[in-house]
Amino acid sequence: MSSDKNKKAADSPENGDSTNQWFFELSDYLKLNDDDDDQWPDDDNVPPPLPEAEPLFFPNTNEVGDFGASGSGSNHLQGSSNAREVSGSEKKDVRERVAFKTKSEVEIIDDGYRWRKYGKKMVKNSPNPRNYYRCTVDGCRVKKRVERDREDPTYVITTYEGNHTHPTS
DNA sequence: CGGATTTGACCAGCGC
DNA sequence: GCGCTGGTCAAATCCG
Repeated sequence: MSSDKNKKAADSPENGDSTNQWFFELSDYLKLNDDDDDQWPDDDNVPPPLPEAEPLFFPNTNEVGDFGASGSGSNHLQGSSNAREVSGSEKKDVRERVAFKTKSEVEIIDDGYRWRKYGKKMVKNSPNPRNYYRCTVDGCRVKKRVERDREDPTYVITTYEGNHTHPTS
């Protein structure tokens, strides 16, 4: 129990560079995106996932596809981009949804933005709770969902919903 | 003092 | 029609 709290000391993204290299890669990628291209373009364009990551499709039913089954060691980090699809013909709220699977011991991944936790829920498909974060910037309605992998607690699945309309600052 | 975090309760949508 | 799950909001609390 005592060590449980100590682990928090290393919840800094920059700290986990020795073990969480994949995680670090994600952070680096986000930072590059912000520094090289100010930020994600308009909502018309979806932030391209990792160049090496393959956009996976979310079955939209429950599990995250082959995320957990891909524990072969080849794909450490994967991203999924999927806009809200409506069975009808038109969609009003075409909020882009991007999901990333990162290997990290902590769920607090610093991507350059400030997030405020606004809810926690226990999902049935996962023995771990799901955390809901929201951008603290006024005017930015970007939401983030963070949950641990069901079969690989060492993996964290982060789902971004929406696009930031402001610099990381 | 301000901001962030926490937990619980409420609501909405969907399935059966 | 009822039950269940997921998602969001609000109030209270704690930390810096």
